[in-house]
Amino acid sequence: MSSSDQNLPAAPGLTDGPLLLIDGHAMAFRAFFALPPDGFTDGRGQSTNAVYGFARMLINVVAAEQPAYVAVAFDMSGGTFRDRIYDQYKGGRDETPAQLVGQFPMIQSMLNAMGVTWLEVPDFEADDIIATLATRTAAEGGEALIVTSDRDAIQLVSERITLLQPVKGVTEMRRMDPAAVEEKYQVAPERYCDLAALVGESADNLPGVPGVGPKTAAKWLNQYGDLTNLLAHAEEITGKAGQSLRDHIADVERNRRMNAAVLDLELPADPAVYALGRGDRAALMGVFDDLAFGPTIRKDVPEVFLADGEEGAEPAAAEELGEIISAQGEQLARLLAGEFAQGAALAIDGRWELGSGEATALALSAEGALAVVDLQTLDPEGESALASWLADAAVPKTAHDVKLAIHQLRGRGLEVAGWRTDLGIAEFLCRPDQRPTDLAGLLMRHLSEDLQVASAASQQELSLDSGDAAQEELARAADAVRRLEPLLRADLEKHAAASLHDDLELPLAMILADMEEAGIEVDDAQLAELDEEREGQQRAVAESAYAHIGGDRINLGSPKQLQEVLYERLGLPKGRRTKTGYSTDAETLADLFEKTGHGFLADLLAHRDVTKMRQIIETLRRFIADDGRIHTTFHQTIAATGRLSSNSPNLQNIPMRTEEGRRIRGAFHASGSEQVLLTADYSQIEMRIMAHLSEDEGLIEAFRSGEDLHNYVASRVFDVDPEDVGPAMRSKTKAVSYGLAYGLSPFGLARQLRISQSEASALRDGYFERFGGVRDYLRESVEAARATGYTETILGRRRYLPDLRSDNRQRRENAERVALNSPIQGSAADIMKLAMLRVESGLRGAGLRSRILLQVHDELVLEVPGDELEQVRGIVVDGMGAAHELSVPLSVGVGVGRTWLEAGH
DNA sequence: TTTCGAACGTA
DNA sequence: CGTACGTTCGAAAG
Repeated sequence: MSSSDQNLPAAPGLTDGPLLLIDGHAMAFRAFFALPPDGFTDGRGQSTNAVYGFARMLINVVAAEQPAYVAVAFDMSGGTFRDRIYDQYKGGRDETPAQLVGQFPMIQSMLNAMGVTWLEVPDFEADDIIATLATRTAAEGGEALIVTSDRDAIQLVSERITLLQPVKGVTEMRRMDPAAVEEKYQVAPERYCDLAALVGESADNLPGVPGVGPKTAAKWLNQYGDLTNLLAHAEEITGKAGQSLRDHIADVERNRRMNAAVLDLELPADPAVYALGRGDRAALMGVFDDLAFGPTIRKDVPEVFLADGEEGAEPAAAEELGEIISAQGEQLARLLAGEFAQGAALAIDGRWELGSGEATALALSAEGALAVVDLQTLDPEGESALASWLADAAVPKTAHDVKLAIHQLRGRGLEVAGWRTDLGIAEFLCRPDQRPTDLAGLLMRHLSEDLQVASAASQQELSLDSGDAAQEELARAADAVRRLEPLLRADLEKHAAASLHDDLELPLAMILADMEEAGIEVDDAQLAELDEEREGQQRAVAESAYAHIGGDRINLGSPKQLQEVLYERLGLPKGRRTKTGYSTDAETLADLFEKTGHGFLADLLAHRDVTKMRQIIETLRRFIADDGRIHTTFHQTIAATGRLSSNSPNLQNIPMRTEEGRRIRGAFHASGSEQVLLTADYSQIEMRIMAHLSEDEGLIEAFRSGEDLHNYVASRVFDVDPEDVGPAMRSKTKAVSYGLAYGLSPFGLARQLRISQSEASALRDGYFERFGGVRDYLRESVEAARATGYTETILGRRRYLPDLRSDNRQRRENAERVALNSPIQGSAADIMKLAMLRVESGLRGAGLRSRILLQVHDELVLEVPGDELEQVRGIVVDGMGAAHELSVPLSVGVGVGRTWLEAGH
């Protein structure tokens, strides 16, 4: 014990606020690695980055969690009892960096000045101190908060003990309560030690049962209750994993002894020892002077640390918010009919997974009222009032992510109408090149600093009678949404994007929600078969590759090892350079093969192909849900041009180019024997937009003529009759056409067509001679963007490109290519989105059951009952064809079939 | 454990 | 040294 008297009298439980427990070693390590060591020094060459990061963490957590008591626990050097049980304990761990070692005493003197008690006990770890204090507090009826990155603390989580795990740096924390632990590990917190004993802990150098991961371990524990009972029945467990368990029982038992926290250390019991408010401002400033800390952190030290009791200045603009109402029944009905009758900002809690997830709590914020509804205990009166309020289209609602809100509430059986603003979409339309922002990020960006301080202060005053921290947080989120909405609406006006939000993106979000919920059916058995077929092929081609290089079994997937073999061992001529060495991409390998004919290269390329295919197949299989369908997620706020993106899994990059790859599309099919898939795609939409925007008469005529576009253009460029255009002419012309839309350079064109740069220049010049309107448009559009600062699509979607005026040539030219491409790609995206609205309303208006399943940039995939086919074909062709009037017609191709492959073109 | 770059699938 | 994405892997950071 270092800082406190052992013999204090026992005292009542800690009831005035939670006890905050911090693992000093773990957090100092994190702080050390999160901040650059040379960015923080005390002027004498001693690093202070860990001290600074630790202080920031402590200040933030105290401000956010408002604990009444704090203790920081440290490990002591010289080992612990655990080292005597297992001599490899924590073996293989890197030494503590020298620059960090010296910072521990600095952290401890800082804590002394702050009046924060810190503890260390010989022979025990910080974990044990924390475990003892946390469980004791909980037993006495108090609450504890633990801050550590050490997973051993998970076992302590309970109704009264919450774990805050740093997720990024030292200030972003993940809140782990019993539900969160169960969600993440599939076992209750008290079973976590059992799970860890089976799986092992690499950070502590404790090996687990080989072949047993968290999934298997959780399955066993849920089947047998706990580890003791599982080991008693080890003989019953079948399969490889069962045998492995029997072979490693001794390890498991050792692990279990090692990872059990010690709960009975002798530590001071008097709450006064841990109470905040004993700091000395002068001493602390002295310590900060010594550390050469700047003014920011001094200003941020909460008064609650300090003993001198000076009142901090009241924030001037603090808005009076009143309390958070936890509303049910009659009270909820009254609020909905009163304070919330004119609309509200919504925030929703609860995980969402299709089929299983649902909203568990809903917070509503309007001027003058802030309420939280527990959706798990909602009574019938509250339920019906809420359901009709949500479904009332005349009551405007706002959320940070409307599509997610729709899913969450739908999972709970609630439908919403009357969405007014999606903050995420609004933010994206105004700043499409910014990364998508969470609520905290939006607050940072949109509230002035004064207002943020006021907001933080007033939010600290908010509290819920029940004291439920998660619900309080939710209420604050709803309140943040409410404050942000007018600011983002103003922003939408400023960026001329209100109509894009209201009439395009927000209605589209509803459609995307339906598409995601629908999913697309996939034949798992067929994918399994495809995968198996390739397994042998993959092995054979790998063996053959190894044979070509003397049998050395290198990792064919490692560019580094490949470089060594290709360019060192085999001495092949080096090609293109990458940042980290020489390229081994397919193009380079193919060139090399042409030059040398080395069999290894052909095998390697074949291995790449088959590996990639298997990878895609296996990824898809993992995403097949219980309903036999894959439910991707579409994002509206990722691609700066306005395209959608798709992930989990990405269904916008399913192979199409090769025969082998296309077979994967054959596994996607309509469900039931009476339905078919219908695909509809725009043909050459980007070139049509180019024709429209450039008003080039030749290009417009090319589309009006109805001839093959590239053939027609080639005949003009090369000045020959259309029937005399050869395949080489056509493909060169096609490359130039598409290159133009991407901001082509003679260099890039030359490389792609494998011609000389001067030939490429000549080709482009010839093109521009015949299609001068295109040249003028491209030149003018970049200049216009340089003048205004942004490019624009046909619907007025903007993309800001400050780099167009950069002095750095590389950056400027990059921005110029983006400026050439964005209006074209973005306008195509706009048109497709308009088409989706038309198609959806056409289907609904006709009362059809057909539905849109996927969008792949210029293609829609629909699932159609056979008897609706002709009607749907008409709706889709019309809807897409008439989505937006251009000076050339929009041409739509349609295919129908049982599978995506058959329906494709 | 988390992040980065290379590679490669789509439009 | 053409645009826009997402996923995977291995290697290198932390």
